[in-house]
Amino acid sequence: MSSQIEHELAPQYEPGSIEPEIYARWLAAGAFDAHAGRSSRIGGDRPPFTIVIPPPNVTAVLHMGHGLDETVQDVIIRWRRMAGDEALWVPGTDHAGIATQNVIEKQLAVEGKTRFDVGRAAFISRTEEFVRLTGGSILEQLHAIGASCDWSRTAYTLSPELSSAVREAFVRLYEKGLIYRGHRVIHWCSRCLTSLSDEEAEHEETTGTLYHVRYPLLNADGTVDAAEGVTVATTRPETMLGDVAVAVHPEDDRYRHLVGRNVLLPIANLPIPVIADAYTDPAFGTGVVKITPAHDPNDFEVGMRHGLPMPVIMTGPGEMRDEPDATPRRVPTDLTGIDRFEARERIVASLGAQGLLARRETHLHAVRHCYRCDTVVEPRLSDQWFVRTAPLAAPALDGVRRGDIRILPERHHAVYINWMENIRDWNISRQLWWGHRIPVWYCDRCGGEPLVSREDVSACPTCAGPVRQDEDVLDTWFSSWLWPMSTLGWPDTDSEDIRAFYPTDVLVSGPDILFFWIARMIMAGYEFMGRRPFHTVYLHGIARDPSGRKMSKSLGNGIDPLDVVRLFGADALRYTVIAGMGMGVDVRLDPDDLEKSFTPGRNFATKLWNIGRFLLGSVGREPVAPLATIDSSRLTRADAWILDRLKVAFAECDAALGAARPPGGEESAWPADERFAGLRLNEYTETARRFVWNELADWYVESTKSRLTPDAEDREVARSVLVHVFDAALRLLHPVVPFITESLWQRLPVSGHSPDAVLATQRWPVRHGDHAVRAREFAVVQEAVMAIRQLRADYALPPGRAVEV
RNA sequence: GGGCGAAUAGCUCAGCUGGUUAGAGCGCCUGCCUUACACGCAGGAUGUCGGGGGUUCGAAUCCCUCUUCGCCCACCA
Repeated sequence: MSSQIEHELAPQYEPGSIEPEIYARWLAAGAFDAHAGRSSRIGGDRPPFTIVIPPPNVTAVLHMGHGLDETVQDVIIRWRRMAGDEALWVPGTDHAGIATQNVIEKQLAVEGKTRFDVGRAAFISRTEEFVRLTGGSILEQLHAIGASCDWSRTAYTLSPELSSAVREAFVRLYEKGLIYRGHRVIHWCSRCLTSLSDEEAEHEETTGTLYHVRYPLLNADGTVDAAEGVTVATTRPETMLGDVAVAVHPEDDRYRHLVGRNVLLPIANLPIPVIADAYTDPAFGTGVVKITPAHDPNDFEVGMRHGLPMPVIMTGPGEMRDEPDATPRRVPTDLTGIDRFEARERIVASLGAQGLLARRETHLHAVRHCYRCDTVVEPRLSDQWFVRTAPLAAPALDGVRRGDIRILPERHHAVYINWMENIRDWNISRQLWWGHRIPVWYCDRCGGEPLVSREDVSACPTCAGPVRQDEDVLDTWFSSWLWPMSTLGWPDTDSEDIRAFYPTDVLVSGPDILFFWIARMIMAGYEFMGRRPFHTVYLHGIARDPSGRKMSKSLGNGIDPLDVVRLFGADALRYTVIAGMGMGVDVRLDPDDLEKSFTPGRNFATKLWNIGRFLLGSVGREPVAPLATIDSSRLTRADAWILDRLKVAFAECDAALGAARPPGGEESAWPADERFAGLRLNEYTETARRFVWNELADWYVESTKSRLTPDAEDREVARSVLVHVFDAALRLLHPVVPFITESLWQRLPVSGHSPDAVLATQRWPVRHGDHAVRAREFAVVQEAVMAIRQLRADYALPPGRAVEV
């Protein structure tokens, strides 16, 4: 008897020795390989189901954010794979323009150099080398958490293929008039030395100072009118060197008489006019605004309306300086070359000394910062490339509004709509070196229109003279917005993959890149493919520490998923985050107490392992008879009950997961009742847990023990039911805890498995006969048992002692 | 300034379209090393579902309002 319960399974789940082996087995079995030919879109017999990974930065190191994001995707893709879809999960990385360039620049800084010291070509090859050596290691790390990506399709935004997609997109938009060169005020990072898009310049509440500065009135002869003047309020006094006017509201009686006269711009000592413009709010401050067209987007508009000059008085790195050909000169010698913040102090001091500083007050306002280096962004007039977004936004807006694309959880739907309705043109040029060079060439000899080309241009087609390529590179997001198409072969719309797998299905991400990436992918999908890129956007929560702070490298409160895998296994990590995360809700984990944080997953993994250990030991190695061959009259009440519970569990799991795609077919929108339903992964997981633990283990296994002894009468029936139910349970749980389920499933005593069969590609459980009636009989037994247990506990009877009932 | 979300057991959270004694995990209490599992088993305690008002036969669930947190967006100098 004891030999029967002997087994080779360790008493505790040992992930370290099991998981790598299982992962290798999946790879060897080709379990994650998607085959275009099997897609029903091109004649196959399986509905395709595709997820593209949000490509991590190529230099990234795995953190909990990835752990969470990738686990969600893996659960979904494994579910669909088992449901019989041709499931494809496309992996890849993003070259991450600014982020990666910053990494290399930091390396150079250690050597006391800047990128300008080494030069563009050397800088790029150095970066490429760095990426070659370290890039993609994050994808390797994903193996450890069980990610079932099709690695043969690994993509990279800077690969030759995706680079040509980027050029194609640029040229097409240019030819349609949707990309243009714009001269306007953009956000400028004086540390990264590049322009930024609106999204990349993040607002940050800051307590600053509002300075009230007096600009004396000038008489017609240029002398100062001692009696009068105007006072302007500014938070950035240093920009006054670029002032070309002061504006008052046209209907403001206080200042009406001053319009047309000049005031004296202090420090620069220049006369500037008083103009009337409705932009001015008479109620704010003094009702007088200084106009600095080159360093403020609103002032730029005013400047355009009034035909004012637009002097730039600050350099790229943020030092005060006139442009070389500037007339008149505005930056005094003693301020030239001085950093903008230092200049601010000096100007304020000087104004104070001259009695021109009327007042200073603390002022709470939102200052934009560079999203990559947190430097205060400077509005700056420059020439940049822009995407005209309004025409792209229209279909993207309509698509989401009508349910062509649903956004989960529901509350993000409105956020998307609001953003898309107020979208502004997208600055796509960056003054960086790492990225896709803008495919535009200029001929300085004949100076004609810029040449925008898919192919490199080596000579001017008009005058055969030399050409030079635009120095700038494209915003990193200009390549990632094509990701669902470019990874499948676009612009070749005849490619097998794009026909088989586009549109993709679910896009999983954190809400932080809804605008950066998701909204733009939607625009690109409709623009370039004429169809949605996916039908579902699933936005999950983010990882926070116990005090609610977002986990981040800089705060040092992050968790390395690989530590968790090492300690408790990938399944414990996966179970914990999936079970503990309501849709769109942040998950709290304690980096200082991993054991506590991952207890739910660890406990569940161990429990499942032990159920398997007991079950495999008791049923033995002899293959069981398939349940279908057992006459239903031989089933006990307990058998009927567990089969009924299994059926209910399937139904509840299916309901929680919902429809995998819009039910109306390829081009259909989501019907209202399914619009915001489905993908409730935590409910699915909880249902599966309850079934396996509270029903299968606590009741069925316990009540079946006596039937499993070697000489028990209906041992064969019990073995069949047990193996059948456990097999189904392993399938049900596999998407969440793939390693343990695979490991146990491999050992099930069933005949007919091919030697290389893996659970990962088995079918999601199918429904069975109706056992509800007899199941109710067992429920009566349960009631009785629970009543007895309660009595035992109440009277403190030891479990060993028999009780007469 | 605009928009959104959250407030449910000691902690972290589920409670979908209002309807039997409000749930889970962790923690806590009692008893169990019952040879699958003490990372476990059995039993148990703990909630005027943020405050106030309303709709309804009936509300944690719908409406209004207040309070406290949090998030997103934003060209008021």
